[in-house]
Amino acid sequence: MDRTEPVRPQSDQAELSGSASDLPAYLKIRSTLAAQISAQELRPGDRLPTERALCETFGVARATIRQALLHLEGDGLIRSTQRGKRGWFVNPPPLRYDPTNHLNSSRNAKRQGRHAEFIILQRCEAKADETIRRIIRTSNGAKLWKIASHTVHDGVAVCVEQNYLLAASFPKFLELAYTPPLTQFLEAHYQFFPTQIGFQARAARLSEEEASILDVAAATPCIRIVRVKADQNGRVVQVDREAWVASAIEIVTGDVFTD
Amino acid sequence: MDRTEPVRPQSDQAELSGSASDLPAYLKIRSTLAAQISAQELRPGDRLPTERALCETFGVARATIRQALLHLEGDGLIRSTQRGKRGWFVNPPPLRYDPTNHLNSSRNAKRQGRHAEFIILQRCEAKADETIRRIIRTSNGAKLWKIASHTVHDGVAVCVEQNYLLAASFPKFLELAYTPPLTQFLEAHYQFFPTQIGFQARAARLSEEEASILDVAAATPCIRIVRVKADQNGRVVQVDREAWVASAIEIVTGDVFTD
DNA sequence: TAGCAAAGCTGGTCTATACCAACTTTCACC
DNA sequence: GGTGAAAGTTGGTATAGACCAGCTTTGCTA
Repeated sequence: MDRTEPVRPQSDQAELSGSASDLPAYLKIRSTLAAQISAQELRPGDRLPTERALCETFGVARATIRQALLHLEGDGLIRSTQRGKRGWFVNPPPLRYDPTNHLNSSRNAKRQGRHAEFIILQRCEAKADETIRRIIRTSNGAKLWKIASHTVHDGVAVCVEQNYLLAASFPKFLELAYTPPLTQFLEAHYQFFPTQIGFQARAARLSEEEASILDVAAATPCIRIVRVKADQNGRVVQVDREAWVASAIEIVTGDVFTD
Repeated sequence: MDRTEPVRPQSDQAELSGSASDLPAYLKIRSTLAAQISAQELRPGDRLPTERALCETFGVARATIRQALLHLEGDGLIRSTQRGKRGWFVNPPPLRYDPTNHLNSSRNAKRQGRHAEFIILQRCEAKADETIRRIIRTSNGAKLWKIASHTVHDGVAVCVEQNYLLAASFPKFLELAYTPPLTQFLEAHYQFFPTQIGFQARAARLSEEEASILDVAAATPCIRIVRVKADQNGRVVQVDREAWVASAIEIVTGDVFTD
């Protein structure tokens, strides 16, 4: 994919002069590590040397190493765990995510050779907040069901999610024994075959709470996605709010990129 | 003014306990500044106080202030200029970008009240690199036209772009007097009404060169977009590669978000 | 007054050091 | 052996200081 950065001379753009020698140290270190990753010397799941070890290797202060590592994190190449204090790890390539054809995350992950797992954190009644209310276009008091969950791919948490359902359209939802994924569950119990009528994605950062759930550093880059689904009558009855670790997905439509 | 109030409680997520008091300083500073921006005390285009001034305001070291500012940059709320050394500025809200219905950037910007300008950097013949070749599915030697340009919204550069055209489908392209936007030009001269058959977006960082063109700090977060267009026969004849400053756009389909 | 050099300011980079919490390893003791 | 406390390691946070290039402002000179 894109993970073949500076490394070879880019004959692409108008060759700019000085090349690498006049770059700041942290960008050179970033390039070096990025090259090692793209050359598979460091593979997905591998742990990088400790920051203090990298200081010695590159002969710079720790702040400089951290600057390089934080850039690599933003590049989506590595991630650090928070709770374990265990180190920096190489990311797998991102999951392809098709906004126009994305009604079932589970199948999507499986098709790309990932093992997806869903963990339910909460299932309750909830009031719509400002954002949700504007989308569902409902009165203040409308009753909603809320499902809070997160997604684990191959043992790594990659997404926290809240699903909101218009309670009137899914009677007695809380009384049913629920098993994810949600799409299948709604199909089976309510014969609900939704149409996705809205999709939004933007780059942001994880909140404290989200970061702690996903076990990554606070404010890790993420992609926030909102999906809006309507029933057969065109009524908005479901809104999903997802926060993906930015490095974990790429947004793709069409099949020209799938090789 | 020194009103560093506890901001307002975020009713958005499930209120978590400890609130703000145990957060690291840089995250509290980030919240404070973010609140000032969302309260319009700092408006789009405004310049923030200098880093050294913020040090005094918040009583911390410059490294701590910079950590907060870099997070706000990642949040898409502010940007720093590089060449001017002029400071940090508040961003306008992101432009909505519809991947399923995005054949003309210029009209899209105008509809959202932005003034869009296109600056051509280069127009030449080019060979396909690995990525492009795989998409166009053409032999090594296929001749392509390449247009390198960047987009300026309301005086602020937000996107660098390369368009690749299959030369065989657009004869004598370089001999024509070219005026952007490209879509209109191809319509007018070649009766080319493309179908978008592929779209890809992912979070990344700007290269040195891109950052210098866009006049932002090296490795500023960006969203890389690739669009693939086919002619009436389904033949891939155009590939666009765009790098947007991440804070400048959000990806949206459907009209549920437009109010 | 016009021109221009010097001084000052600004963000970008970097060093060296320090402390912390949470984990892992070590190792003596039962 | 098995247990558990102590020591060590790790990334996260923070300070204080330094230098630079490129811009803006100041203020002197002709």
